[in-house]
Amino acid sequence: MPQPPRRATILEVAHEAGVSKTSVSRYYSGERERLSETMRERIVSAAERLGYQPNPMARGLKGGPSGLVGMLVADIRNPFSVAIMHGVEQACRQAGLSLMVCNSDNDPNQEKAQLALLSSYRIEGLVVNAAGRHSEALHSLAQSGTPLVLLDRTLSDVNADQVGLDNAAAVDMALDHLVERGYGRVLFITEPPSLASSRQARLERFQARCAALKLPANTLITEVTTPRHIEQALKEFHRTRGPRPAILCANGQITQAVIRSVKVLGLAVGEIGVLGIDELDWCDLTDPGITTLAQPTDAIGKAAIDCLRQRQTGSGDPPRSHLFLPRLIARGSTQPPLLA
Amino acid sequence: MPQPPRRATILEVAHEAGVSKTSVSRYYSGERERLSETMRERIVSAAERLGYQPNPMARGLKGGPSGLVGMLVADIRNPFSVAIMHGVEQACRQAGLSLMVCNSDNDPNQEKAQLALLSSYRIEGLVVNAAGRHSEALHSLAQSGTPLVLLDRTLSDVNADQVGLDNAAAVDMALDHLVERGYGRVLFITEPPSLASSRQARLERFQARCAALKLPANTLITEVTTPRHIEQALKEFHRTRGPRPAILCANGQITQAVIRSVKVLGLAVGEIGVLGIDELDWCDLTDPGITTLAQPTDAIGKAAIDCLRQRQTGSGDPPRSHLFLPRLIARGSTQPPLLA
DNA sequence: TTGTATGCGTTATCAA
DNA sequence: TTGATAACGCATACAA
Repeated sequence: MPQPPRRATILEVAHEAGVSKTSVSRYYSGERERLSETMRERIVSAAERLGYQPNPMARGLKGGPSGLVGMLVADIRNPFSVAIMHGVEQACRQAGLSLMVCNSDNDPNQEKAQLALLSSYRIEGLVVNAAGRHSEALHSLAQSGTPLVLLDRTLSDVNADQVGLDNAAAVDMALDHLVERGYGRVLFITEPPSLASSRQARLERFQARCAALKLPANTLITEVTTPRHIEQALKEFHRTRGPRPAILCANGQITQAVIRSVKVLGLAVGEIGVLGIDELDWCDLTDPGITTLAQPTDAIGKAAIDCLRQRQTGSGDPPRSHLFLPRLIARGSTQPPLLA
Repeated sequence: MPQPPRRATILEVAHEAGVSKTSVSRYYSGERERLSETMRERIVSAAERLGYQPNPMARGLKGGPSGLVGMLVADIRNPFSVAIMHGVEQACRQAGLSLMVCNSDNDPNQEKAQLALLSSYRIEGLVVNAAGRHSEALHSLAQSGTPLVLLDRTLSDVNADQVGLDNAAAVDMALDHLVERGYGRVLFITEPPSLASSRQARLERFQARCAALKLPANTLITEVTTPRHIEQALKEFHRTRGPRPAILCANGQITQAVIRSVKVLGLAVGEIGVLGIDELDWCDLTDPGITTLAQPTDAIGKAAIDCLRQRQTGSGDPPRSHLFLPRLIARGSTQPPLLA
């Protein structure tokens, strides 16, 4: 049995190189400038020989920078979350940071545990993409000095930056597009708007904007896990007499559920308009394609990391909000009326 | 400015409770049994008051169990990877383990860095879902005693368990289904089969099985990023005279690319059969739906964690292989021939 | 049952 | 420019 070959320690490297461990430490702590040429060479070669790599545990214990960024995701199976995550990752790579991702799977207990885990690993910043109401944990984390970035969510009374979609502008773009394509009444379908989340913002803007445009508006608040509700609402909405109808889906999950229900009911997409917030892999594969508002996920991820890095240096600034505009991708699900 | 309130240490708790830090340590190290009733009470209440939580860094430094499992993913945007990850996560939760996920985004350098990061955090096991050929790093990790589980991939000469799809059975099921539905020739489309990966297994079985069945077989090896190749191959395959044609897609990414190309070319899905390995969110939303072989992702994830835990105790056993059968979900893309 | 003392690998403080 | 030494927070062998 090959006994576990311990990883080389800084002491062993120092010994091998014939120098003190302090010097080796300096070499790896970004103080190479202060070392003589010979010293550097001896250290590199010794480290090379022993395959030395600094132990982040010991580093973290001392309180130095960890180079670690945490990300908390509420639902890893949501493609939008994954897209954002990808953006965050790219940004981290460019910044020379490591990213540690935890998924809470929408379980508050799990979320709390993950938060504890991340914070205990001395992360230098946390990107939160979770809808839960774990305010306490986040608060304490923020107060402990960890830079915080909230995605798609605002949290009052906490020193955290916020990055996400300009929900008001997005809803406006959606409604303008629907009107332009000749739809005369709109049903907005959303998951339950939790406190202070972007769902709330979208819903409110929808209602306000429809009122302003004098556009007949309906709203359905439902879970995606209960397709019955959606089918029921669609049936009623479709049956009702009135101008040309369209559905506005508050996010990708809803879009998927709606398309499924529309299929079940045998309704004709396009005739009944469908517009979804969030672009999905398959929006161009259905027949007709689904019109969407695509969020600039890479830019959002990058902005999140930028926020964290700014906080690390000048931390006194008040919380900021970075809002991004979506891009409209028009497809067959919102077609002009047929000239009959 | 509210100065960062350091996290409470074990020493402070001991002080607050009027006991020694050893006792507090015992309390949190699973030796509560050995403490007196009074002792326990004092410790809990003190810890409660100070909001104490053990510092895993310091713990890890000492060499104790970390309760951490790492997972290395090659492409987080692959829905199949996410599905597996979800299964792994559930299993971790049940086992009381924490999961730390790293995505290499198919970048070998990144992959190497992630591996170093994970190993340095004293993970108790690593689940690898990456196609790269970072054998050296994995080898050294395995030899250092860290239990390893390979997903969808075998690696010779390394002490690692393997969990994944029974590729041979899957290909057999696919071909049997296609034949049964009246298809007489098959085009297999796959990404480049890297060494020892499951792609290789599927490809080989496809060719062997088609030969055995005397089924006319074609093969296209392509990247999903170059749809031209797929379109070209589809056009040719469709144009060629012969029995009823079908496409077998080696994985979800290929399925998506194929459906897209089929649409571009204006071919009729179903008339030209399409069967994909891996179930996708939207397979029932296209018209017609896509027939797939769904992998039991939750079971696979659970098996991976089971392997790790077994290794932790009895480590002497030879590497094992856990293979799972897929479930066929028949949809319109593989329909019986029309009676004309 | 409880406490004391030492070491884990690193960085920071100080002295040389 | 370099090196000795004391923390960091915790677990553990050992003593009481």
